[in-house]
Amino acid sequence: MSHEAQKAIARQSLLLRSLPDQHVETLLSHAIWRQYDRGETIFLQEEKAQAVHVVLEGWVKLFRMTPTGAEAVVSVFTRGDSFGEALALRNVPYPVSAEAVSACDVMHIPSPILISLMKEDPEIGISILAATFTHLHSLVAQLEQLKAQTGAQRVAEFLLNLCDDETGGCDVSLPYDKMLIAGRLGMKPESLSRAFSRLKAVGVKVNRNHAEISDIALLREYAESDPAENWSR
Amino acid sequence: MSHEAQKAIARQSLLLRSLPDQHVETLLSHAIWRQYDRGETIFLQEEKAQAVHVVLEGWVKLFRMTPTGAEAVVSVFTRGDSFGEALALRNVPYPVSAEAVSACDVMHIPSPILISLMKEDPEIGISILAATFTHLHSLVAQLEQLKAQTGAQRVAEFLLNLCDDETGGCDVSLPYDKMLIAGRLGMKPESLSRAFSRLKAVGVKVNRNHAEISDIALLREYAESDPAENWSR
DNA sequence: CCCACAACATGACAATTGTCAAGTTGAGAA
DNA sequence: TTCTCAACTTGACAATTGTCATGTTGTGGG
Repeated sequence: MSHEAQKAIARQSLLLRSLPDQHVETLLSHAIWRQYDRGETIFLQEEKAQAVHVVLEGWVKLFRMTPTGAEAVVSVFTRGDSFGEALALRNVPYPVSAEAVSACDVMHIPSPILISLMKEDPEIGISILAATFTHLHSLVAQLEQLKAQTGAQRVAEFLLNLCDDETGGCDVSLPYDKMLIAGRLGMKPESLSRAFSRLKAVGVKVNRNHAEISDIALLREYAESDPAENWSR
Repeated sequence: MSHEAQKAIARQSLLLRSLPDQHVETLLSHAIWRQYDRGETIFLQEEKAQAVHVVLEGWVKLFRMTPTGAEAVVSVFTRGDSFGEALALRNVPYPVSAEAVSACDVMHIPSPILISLMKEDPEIGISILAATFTHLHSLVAQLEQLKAQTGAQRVAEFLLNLCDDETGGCDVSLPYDKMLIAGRLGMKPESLSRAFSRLKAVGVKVNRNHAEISDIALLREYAESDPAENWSR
C-alpha cells in the first residue's frame, strides 16, 4: 500500500478525523511507520506509553495475562482504529499488552509531539477524550454482554456486528481466527464451535472463515432473547 | 454531615484533587448538592449528560438494562468517587443508568461550568482524562476477572480489595447488599451464596454483612490459582 | 407487638461451560 | 508432492452456574 493511501486511512481515525488539517499534517509528519509480523509484540503490559498507535492494515489485539498465564482479550483493532490515546498524555504504564494477530502496518505518534501540540491547542484534548470515551463505551458494552448473555448469544451479536444493518440474509467473512474470536468473546475454542452448531437452528451456516446468515432479524431476536426462555433447544 | 466536611470529601476526588485551589473553589461554588433515597434514580441511560457527579456519602451503582430487562452492574461508587467526567465535555447520552443503592449525598458540577473553565486552563482537560483513564482501567480489570476467573475467585478478589494489604487475618464489613455484590461480580445471588460456602475451605467465614478472613495470603493464592487446578474440592 | 416482605440460604435439577482426548483438515515447509 | 503442525471439530465427562421451589430470618410499618 502506498504511503499516501496509508495517510488517508490514518486521517479517518477517531483520533485525527476531527482535528484541523494543519495539526493532522504536523502529527503525520512526525509519525513513525512500522510493519509487524503475525504474532509480533507491539508493546507489553507495564511498559511506559510513549506513543499513540493507529492501525493502518491488519489486526491487533489488546490483552491481559493473568498470574497463571491465562490470557483475556480486551479488544481487537483493525484499519483506521487508534488506541493508547489516554496513556500518551500521562507517563503511566500500559494496562494491557498489544500483539499483531496478522501481518500489520501500524503508525505511531510519539507522545511528546502530541503533548506539545496540545499545549498550543486544547482542542486536541477533546479529540483524545472523544477517542477514550469510545473505548470506554465499548468496554461497557462488552461487560454487559459477558454478564447478561450466554456464549451463543455473544457469538450471534458478533456476527450481527459484521453485517451491515440490513434485514434479510447476509454473507460475512470471519475477520480473524476462531481462537481469537473465542478469546474476544470470553470462551474456549471448543465452546465457540458448539455455539456455532447451536446457531444452525437460527439460520447460520459456518464453513471455514465464511458465515452465511439466512435471516438477520431472526438472529437478532435470538441474540436479544432471555436466555431462560430458550428452554426449547 | 456539615457542608464543609462534604467539600473536603469532594476535594479529594480524582477529578478535583490535582486541580489548582482557585479552580476547585470555582467548581464547588457552582455545584449542586442533592440527597437521594435508596433506590432513587440519579440519571437514566440515553439521557444527555449535563453534569459531572461526585459521591459524598452512600453508594451509587451504574448499570445497563438489556432489552429483556436483565441488569448488568458496571460499577459501584462511594464517598469521594466521581463519574461521568468524559461525557460532560461532549453533548452525548449516558451509556449507563445511575441509581442510589443507599441513602446518598451527591454533588453535581454542571457541564457548562466545567467547559468554560477548561477553555481558560487546559490543565483541567488532563484531570478529566486522568479520571476517565482510571475508569477505563477498572473496566479492563473487571473484564479480565470475568473472562479468566470463576465466580468464587471473583468473590475472593472482592474480599481482598476490602482488606488493607496486610498479611495475616482480617475482618471486613460487606459494603452493600449481597444482591448488589452478586450483580457487580456478574453472578446470581444464589451463586454468590455458594461461592461464600466454598470460600470456607480457604478460611473465610461470612455472617450477615460481616466477613472474617483467617489468612489473607491463602485467600490471595486461591484467587489467583488456575481454576483447572482446584479439582480437589 | 405483630405482620408482611425482602434478603438470604439451600436443595434439586437442567443448561452451560470447561477439560481432556480423540479425530480431521488445510496451509505452509521441506 | 509429501510431511508436519496448528487450527478446528466432536464426544464424553466433570464442574460451574442458572432456575425454580422452599424455608428462614431480620427489619420496618402498621
